[in-house]
Amino acid sequence: MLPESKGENVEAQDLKKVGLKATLPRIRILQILEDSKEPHMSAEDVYKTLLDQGEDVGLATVYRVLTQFESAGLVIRHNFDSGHSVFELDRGVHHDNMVCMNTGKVIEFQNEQIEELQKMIADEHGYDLIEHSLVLYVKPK
Amino acid sequence: MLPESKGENVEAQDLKKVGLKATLPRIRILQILEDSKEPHMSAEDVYKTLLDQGEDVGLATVYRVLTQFESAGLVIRHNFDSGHSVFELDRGVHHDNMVCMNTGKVIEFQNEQIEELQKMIADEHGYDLIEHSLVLYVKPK
DNA sequence: TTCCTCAACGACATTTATTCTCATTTACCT
DNA sequence: AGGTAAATGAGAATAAATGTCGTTGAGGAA
Repeated sequence: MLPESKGENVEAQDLKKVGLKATLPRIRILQILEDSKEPHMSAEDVYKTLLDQGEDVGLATVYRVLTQFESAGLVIRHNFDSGHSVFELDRGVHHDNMVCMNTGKVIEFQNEQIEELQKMIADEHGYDLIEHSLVLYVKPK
Repeated sequence: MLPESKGENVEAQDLKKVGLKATLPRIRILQILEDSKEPHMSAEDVYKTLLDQGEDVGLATVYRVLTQFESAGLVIRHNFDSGHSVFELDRGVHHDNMVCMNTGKVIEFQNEQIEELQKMIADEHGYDLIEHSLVLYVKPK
């Protein structure tokens, strides 16, 4: 017997923690993001995965849920250069991304020095840094 | 008599320099970008300006021309968080952008140290840095 | 556990940004 | 000036995302 066969699974608890009702579409979408091999998925990607799993969930719901997840801080939305949004589960560890222009591969990295410089620059102009987006577009040597 | 009434104007020369025929839509669009008060314009912005000037240019042409300008290196396309592209005349001096989340104001800045760190990071992962996008989202102190 | 209510949902229409198609026009090389 | 391929305008088509609305279901109340 699976632990989730009765009672609440982890995803349901996570959803309630951020003030969202634990509905089936939300639970499934959260699981898909957790289990995804690629760290970034588009709404279409999530939708196709749901269909593959035999779930009957509308595309509009996928968009709605992902936007709610973003507001709730569960996922981060990225607008790379592709013209559409991709979503990444927020695992709490901040990082920036490097995209290989040949393969499309996304590599995550962290650099505290850059983070500090950014805060400094905002400060010099009389602003507080709320967030930032840094993407490096690279090619193999 | 305006200097451009006969012969070629500066814009026509600039276009030919990058291998584009000096057509009227291209010349006008280039002028609009040069004269623009705001550094970043969307395709719609450019289109409306053309209409205001009484030019008979289609929206499809504006998109085509801006994309050609990007390929030719005349303009830089940005995908901020707005869901649509904005274009900026490439004046040859690289800079990154800071967007005020309250007013929408865009402030340009340069930081050589960040540039160097980026190259270093790409290098450490076995890549060459081709380009990058850094946007700071800020609020007034 | 069953009932009730409002939030959430699925289906699909709609909007917005952008690209495509194709007949017509135009830049520019003789 | 004339020929030709490239560029254009108009509007259809597409893709991403959001809005509408009647139906469903999660979870607190009884």
